[in-house]
Amino acid sequence: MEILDRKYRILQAIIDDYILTALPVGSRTISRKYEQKLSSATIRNEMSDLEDLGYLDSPHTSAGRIPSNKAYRLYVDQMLQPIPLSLEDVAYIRSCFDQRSRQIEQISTRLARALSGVTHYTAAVMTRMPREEQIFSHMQLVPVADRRVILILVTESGAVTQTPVELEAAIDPDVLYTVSKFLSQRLAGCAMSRLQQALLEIAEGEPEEMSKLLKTLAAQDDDNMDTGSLVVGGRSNLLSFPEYSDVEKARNLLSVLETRDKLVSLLNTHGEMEITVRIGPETGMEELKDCSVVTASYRMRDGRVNTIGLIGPTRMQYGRVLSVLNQVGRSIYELFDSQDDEQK
Amino acid sequence: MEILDRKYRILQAIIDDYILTALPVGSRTISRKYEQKLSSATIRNEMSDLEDLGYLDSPHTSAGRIPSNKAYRLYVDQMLQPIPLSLEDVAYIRSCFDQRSRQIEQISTRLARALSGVTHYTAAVMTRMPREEQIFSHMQLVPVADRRVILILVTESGAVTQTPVELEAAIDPDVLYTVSKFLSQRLAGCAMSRLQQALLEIAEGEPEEMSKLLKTLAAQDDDNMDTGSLVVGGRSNLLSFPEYSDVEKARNLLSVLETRDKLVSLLNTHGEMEITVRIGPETGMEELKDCSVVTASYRMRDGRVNTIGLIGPTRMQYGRVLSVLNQVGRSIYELFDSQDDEQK
DNA sequence: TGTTAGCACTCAGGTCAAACGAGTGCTAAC
DNA sequence: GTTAGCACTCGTTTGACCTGAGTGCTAACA
Repeated sequence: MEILDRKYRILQAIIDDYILTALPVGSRTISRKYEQKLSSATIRNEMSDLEDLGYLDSPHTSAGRIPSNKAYRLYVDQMLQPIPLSLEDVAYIRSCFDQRSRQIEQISTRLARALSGVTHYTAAVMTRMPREEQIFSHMQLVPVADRRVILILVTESGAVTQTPVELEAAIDPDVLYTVSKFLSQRLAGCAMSRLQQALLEIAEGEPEEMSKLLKTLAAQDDDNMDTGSLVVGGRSNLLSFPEYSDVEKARNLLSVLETRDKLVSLLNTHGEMEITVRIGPETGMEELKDCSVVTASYRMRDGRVNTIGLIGPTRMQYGRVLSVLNQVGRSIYELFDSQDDEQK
Repeated sequence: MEILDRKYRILQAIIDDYILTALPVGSRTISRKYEQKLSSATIRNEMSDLEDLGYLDSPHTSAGRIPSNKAYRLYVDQMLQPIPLSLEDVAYIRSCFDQRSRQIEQISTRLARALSGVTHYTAAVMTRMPREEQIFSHMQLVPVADRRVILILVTESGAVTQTPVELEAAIDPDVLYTVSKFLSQRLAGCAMSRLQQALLEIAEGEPEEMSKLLKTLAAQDDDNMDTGSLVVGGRSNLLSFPEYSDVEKARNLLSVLETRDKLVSLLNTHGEMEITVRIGPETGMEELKDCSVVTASYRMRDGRVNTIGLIGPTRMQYGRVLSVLNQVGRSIYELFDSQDDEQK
């Protein structure tokens, strides 16, 4: 048991050192820097055991050891200790939410920049509005040109979307306003996912002209609500890591970061709200086999779900990254509180 | 005079070859591949002259010559011959405008992807709406929550913007509609850049409550109109060029592509509508000293200005890039034509 | 039985010199 | 004006060698 504990400590020391230096760790390094009571020979024996157990790999005979993915898994699950952030870092993260920036895009962009700046990894920030959970509050049709109008939808939680719509015939602005009022009343409380169907049902009992308009509207509003925004920051950070000094590797990785679909699938961690760490192959993407991805989701006041992904080498500073993401969570709730104050 | 012509041909051959291979070009290569009538010794003499004239550099004594920036300038200004695009490429570019995609963001994203795919360089697509040239058509205030409304502005050319506004007191929706109608009438034909002032002027003669509302509106609408969208595609393409096999260089370049301000200033070519080529130092940015940037602007039907930038190594395939940008222009005008048809 | 010192062995990386070859510049002949 | 020839330059490749960090094993020690 005592030995087990020592093995743990040694493994942890190796991982810590490797995360810092990216260089294979030798027994002497550990004996000098971390376990001064033990000789390098003893460490060597332990390291040999750890290799047998699958926690360490050796790149070649005389090059020290590097942690395996299994080791990182253990590290993340059991060895992690919170790393306090500097005041500057906390302030930087807070500042993303500070100004009452109305545009989500703006928050996302700033957040992506701040997170990549603070962690030196690449940050992806995705915002989406799961329409299943949204409830219709009201709508308005705004005339633009002869036959063009804009359909504004407002949900109970206060989210707004606009969709341009092409009508079959020109309609007087006053009529549009009346129709808007009528529909707002009829549809109030309807789930956004049922909106289309509800519109068609209303269309049934209405005169020809009105029915046509409603059908046009129903046809339009399709999947406009849950295509959210996706912003990536700090791509160039990846190139500073020695693991990507091979340009070909870097190129592969970068091209993943340019493929929206791949990024989205990476950030979609099946609705869990907790922080998720995926190490190497656990990401499920060949191109990311020596990357780790840490994702976290936050539900915003207005029903939006913000998902953040931090992408770096497998020897990521997991402790620090987790602290950063926790700080983001804290800042978001602070934001809510301050909004409450504002309302009073 | 005949010699001048020959020098030109040789210089052109050198540039062509270097663009293709990225390797210093030797006299024998030219004599074999391009000017079979002339011996390598003759070419050597000419090359020596060209170096004296500043058109060629030699990395070291025995390594062939590479074109100088001055040579590229001459190449772009005088030697360029149009390179026909493959049918696939043309189709790919056309497809960006094909579907009647309402969202500008979508067009930009697709365009950036298509251009970087076709050219293998990095493409930046910026869309902005120069408010000086826009004329107000009408507006509407849409209620969202108690004291929150959305201000919708429509210009004569059909562009639409929405700005969330926080009111000082709740206002009945019907009143909002009346106010919208009133303001639309009063402001019709007003230049967007004068809008704020015009609102304040109207506020003068109005009763307290109305005046307050107008002032709130005037305060809001500030510079929301000309912050356009900016999309970049094909960053990873850059890493395939041998000139960026040095990771440090690549990192510098990438980080420019992540700095919105720098990109914007790169794409802002002072309102010229023509295609602009900037070679190396001409970009005015140290980080881009061995890159070239080709920009082109297109005015869209609704007053938007689309600016496209293609960024690659100085030994860019200028001919091809220009053909691609011309094709983009053609496709945009096709789009307008088809919209006209649709209207009939 | 666990720990340690000692030693032979391994292997990537660095250094150095030699050979190579692509390319130039110059000269003399055509 | 053009060309063949030749000496010269200089970065690159190749291979031999050395170095040093690190391991594994064994024998002695507590």
